[in-house]
Amino acid sequence: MAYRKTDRVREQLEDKRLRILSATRHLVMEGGSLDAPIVEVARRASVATGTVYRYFPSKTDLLTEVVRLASQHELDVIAGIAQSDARARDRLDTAVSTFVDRALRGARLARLLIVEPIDVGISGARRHYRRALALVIARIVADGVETGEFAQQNPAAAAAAIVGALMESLNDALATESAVTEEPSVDLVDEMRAFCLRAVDASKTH
Amino acid sequence: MAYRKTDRVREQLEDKRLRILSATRHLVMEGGSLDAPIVEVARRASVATGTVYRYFPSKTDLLTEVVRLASQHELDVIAGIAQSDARARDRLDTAVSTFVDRALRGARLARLLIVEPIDVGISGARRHYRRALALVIARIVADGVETGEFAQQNPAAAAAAIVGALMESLNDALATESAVTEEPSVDLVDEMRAFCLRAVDASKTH
Amino acid sequence: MAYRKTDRVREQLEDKRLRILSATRHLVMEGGSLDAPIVEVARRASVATGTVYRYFPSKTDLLTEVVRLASQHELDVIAGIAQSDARARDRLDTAVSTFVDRALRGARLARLLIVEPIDVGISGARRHYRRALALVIARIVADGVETGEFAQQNPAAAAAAIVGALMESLNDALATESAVTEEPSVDLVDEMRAFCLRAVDASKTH
Amino acid sequence: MAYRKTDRVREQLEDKRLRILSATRHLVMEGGSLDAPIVEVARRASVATGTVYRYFPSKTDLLTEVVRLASQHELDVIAGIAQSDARARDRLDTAVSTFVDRALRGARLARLLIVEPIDVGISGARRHYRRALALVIARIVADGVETGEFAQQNPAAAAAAIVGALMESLNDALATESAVTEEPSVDLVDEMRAFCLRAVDASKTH
DNA sequence: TATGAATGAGAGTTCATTCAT
DNA sequence: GATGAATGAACTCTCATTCAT
Repeated sequence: MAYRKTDRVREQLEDKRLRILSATRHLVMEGGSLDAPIVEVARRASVATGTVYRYFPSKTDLLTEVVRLASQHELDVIAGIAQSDARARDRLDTAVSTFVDRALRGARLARLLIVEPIDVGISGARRHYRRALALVIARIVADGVETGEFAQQNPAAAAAAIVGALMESLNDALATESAVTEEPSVDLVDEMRAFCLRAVDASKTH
Repeated sequence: MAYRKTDRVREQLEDKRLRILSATRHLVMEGGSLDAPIVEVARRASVATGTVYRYFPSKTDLLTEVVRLASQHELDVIAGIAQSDARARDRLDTAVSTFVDRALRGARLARLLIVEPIDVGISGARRHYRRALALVIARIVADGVETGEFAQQNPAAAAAAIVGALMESLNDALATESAVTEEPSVDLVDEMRAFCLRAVDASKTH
Repeated sequence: MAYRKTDRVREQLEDKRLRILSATRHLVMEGGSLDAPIVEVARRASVATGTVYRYFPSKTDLLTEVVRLASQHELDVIAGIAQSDARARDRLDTAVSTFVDRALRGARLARLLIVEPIDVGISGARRHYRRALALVIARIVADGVETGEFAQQNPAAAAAAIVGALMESLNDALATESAVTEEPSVDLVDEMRAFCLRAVDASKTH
Repeated sequence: MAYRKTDRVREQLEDKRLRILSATRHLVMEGGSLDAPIVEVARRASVATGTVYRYFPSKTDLLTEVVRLASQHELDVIAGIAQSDARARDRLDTAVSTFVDRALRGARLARLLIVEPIDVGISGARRHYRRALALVIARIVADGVETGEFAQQNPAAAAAAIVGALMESLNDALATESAVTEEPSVDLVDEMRAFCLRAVDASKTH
């Protein structure tokens, strides 16, 4: 009996936490900026304003967590690709096309992570995401350099540049509201693939 | 007499406008965020708060103009390089190294345009800057593709990716406060030059 | 014309400042504690909440000023007595009886300065008042010791004790709401006069 | 069996009540103000917040009880002195020096009862303490007046004044943080003894 | 009886914008 | 055209108290 009660309580707590996160995410997407009044977050999540502060020490922490969660999923996907046994060239190819494709499909959420204006306190979370992404890419580049598939280069620098290239391209594509509804552009995906492969000089494997 | 007075009035007007812009730019640089209280802007510019609204319809417009002006200067420099008679490869090389070098040297201002968190209303101005920069780069890429120096590619897409790559690399470099005071990193400049030249496949000219 | 306008503006400003102070004083007296919501202060003073902050940097500053103004007046009266040419014994006698008498007559205001619970930020202002009062009394005591009217003693310590004795006696007298409306007690005044004169051993002058 | 259980329950209850009071006292001393968040009190006492409300109807009641208990102890000591068989003069002398000395030694707790800013609801408890102290002193003064050791005077009024004198002197002494750590000032004790003895005109016994 | 998560009113403060002078 | 005092809605965050479990 007792543990059931505990379980139920735990579920409700988790539920509330999730509802707050969800409400924030939706508000942020609607509002078009990585910000939302706590009072409105609470209203949407059907909790009192004080309750929000039981789960998140401050507004900044709440928004940071929203960014973190959204980022982590994308990151996991790309990291999975990076760890495969394939050749570096193919891994980079797949990683880039997957990332761009997913961003274009889940446009509104991607916007949060990539494009939208951002509050000072949260910018760290976004930077962290970009760096984590760059780290994954850098692994692939380093492998490629080692196997001779890619040209000699600083993998960390190249990875950062690739991330930037992807983000900026998506930035353009996502900036128009139309992008949210329409089909992703095949051209953009292909252009990015080719750009990134050339940038690391993947031609060496021919 | 009359026109003189008119002229003087016009000068004073222009003077006030410039003082407001200058005050804003300084405040923004000091504050480290693309924002500044209008009351403080007015105080620094030695005008009344209401006067700020005679020259700029809203705070957002004022900040947008600050970004626009700061961007335009950088843009002019790069555009000058793009319009020279040199080969596309050399122009791209010079443009990239100049841009990165200038950003690293004028770190605090570059930060405004590239790195810092940004208010919703102003993000458009920054995006405009990036696009204008991409347009200039696209011209070089298009020339290179035409002359056969570069691989076949969509110049607009490549240019956007290059701009993103530059921004992200600078982002990392400028994120640390040290960057503001220290000498620019030669390594970063060289890495970026090599990355961008590879990305357009400038090897064809060898 | 211009100076008239300036004058009128200045008058209105002063007026508003006074209205804010007055509203605060009344709220504090009604509320029975040295505190008042800024929103309510503003409402009573017929100004916007933000306007209060134009005149006082913070709520604490506002309340401190209320205490300071109320204190200063009482202080001036006692200081005037202390500076007269009379013998120390007579000056102390007059100072004590005047202070107690005034406090009992202006009971509600005296309460602010002496009795009522107090916020942390404002307690400094009250302490300052008590110390200033003690300084004035100490002057009299020192004179009396010098002329041999009073016993040898530390004037500062004696003055602090006298101030405490007065405050505590008033505390009792003012603590009951009845005191606010009724006539001041002649007995209390006389008791305090006698107590204080004995305490400095004014008997020496006989 | 049954009564044992009842006893144990009663002990636990009492234990909880004491733990809550103790936790509050410690928090108050640490915090330096006669206030403490109920949530924190509960945490320190290892009970739930709701439990605090089983033992004390409100926060004010809890804090009042803390003040009452702390006061009572001091009061008992002074009352013990007042009830001795010694002459009034000696009892007053001992009472005053004991009170001041104890306050200076147990500075942090004394501060609570004498000096610190106070919430509206609790001020009654402090006033009660002062009055009880005055009552004890008044007994001594009345005795002294009766035996002719002291001058004719209203014992209640004199006692209140003495309490005020003591409090104010301590107020000054305790207001500085240094007082908490340093040795008590012998001078202050002596000055207060002399002041109070003069004030009741204890010279008559010579 | 004990729990402690939830409540929600209320706090002080800021600042873009307006408009009477 | 210039002034700058005034506006007041909006913000985040706190915490005494309640009550379902």
